[in-house]
Amino acid sequence: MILPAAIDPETRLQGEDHDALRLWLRLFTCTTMVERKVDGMLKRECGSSLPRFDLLAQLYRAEDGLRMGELSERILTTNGNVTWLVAALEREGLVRRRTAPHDRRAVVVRLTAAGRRQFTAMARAHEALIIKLFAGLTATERHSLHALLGTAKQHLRHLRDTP
Amino acid sequence: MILPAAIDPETRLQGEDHDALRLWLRLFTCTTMVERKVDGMLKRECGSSLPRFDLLAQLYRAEDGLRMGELSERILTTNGNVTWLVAALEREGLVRRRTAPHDRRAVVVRLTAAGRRQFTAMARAHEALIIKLFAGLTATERHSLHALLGTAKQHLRHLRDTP
DNA sequence: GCCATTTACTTGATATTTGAAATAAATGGT
DNA sequence: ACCATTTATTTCAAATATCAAGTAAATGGC
Repeated sequence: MILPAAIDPETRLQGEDHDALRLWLRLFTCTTMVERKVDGMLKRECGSSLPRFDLLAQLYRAEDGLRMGELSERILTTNGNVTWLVAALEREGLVRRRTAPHDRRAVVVRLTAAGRRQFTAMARAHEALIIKLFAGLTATERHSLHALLGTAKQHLRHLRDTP
Repeated sequence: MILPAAIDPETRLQGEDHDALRLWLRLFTCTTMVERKVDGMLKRECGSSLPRFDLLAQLYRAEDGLRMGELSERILTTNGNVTWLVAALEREGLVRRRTAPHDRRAVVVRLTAAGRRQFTAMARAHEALIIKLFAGLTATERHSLHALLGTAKQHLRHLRDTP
């Protein structure tokens, strides 16, 4: 059975393009498709967004809170962006900012009780959606994919640390 | 050899989380890492950006140009964003907008000669970087990864077309 | 203890993205 | 031909993101 060609970023590929290029375009396409679905759901169902959810998720695991710098590393964004996001979430009462114990330059962010509640609700909807979105793969395939991406990620990290 | 745990979006995972969730976080992490490197390079070396490059790439393959709507489908973004991007690229002299032949609502966008030149230069740098970024995988691994993502993508597309 | 440097953030100006509402032009009955 | 509906884009306001300073507080030598 011939599938109709999909119209998306991969459309621009040509016969002679390198392996890695094809791989990258497909990776980008898949991620963007999932990202948009997740972000859309979080907006519609929870009045939040993917960037906010990501930030809350990091804090949820950090009993003692995280510094701004740690947060920006973890959610792969800039310092300025984290300052902005945290300020917004603070206005919404979901997180709280304090000066760090022994370093008056640093700021520690924590989830409030409300933030914890909000996050738990979102996390449930989020997980359900993700499971549905990746249901096209068998558990074995998901494992292989996870492993292969692990190799890719290790190389990327290596490049970052030794440029 | 034990590797130090990486600090990134995956950091928030816990033991009992679902397969699909781990997979998604890793996918997201890898894609974002590559995205930032590529975007950074295009900005530094070419005074452009990844979204601009993506748009130009689509036009490069389309001898007869593309409509705004086709463009937004292909680069997986909103209409409004394409309007904005095309306007910017037009100011820079890289693309040209025309009303479509038989439909005065529609607009056809084409690369200018300058756009074609710009794109070719960027494409060279882009491909070289992508090859480097995915060099941690063997050709076989890149193929498997590509194939697995193909399965995932097919399911995602299926979900989109039949909600 | 003092200064140069580094570190941790915040700010402000811009750039980009999204989503919803507004426009304008085609289309399909009637 | 006329009207309701659909289609193709643009516009506008709000949400995010980036980058380049600017500020304040630690740190390491001397």
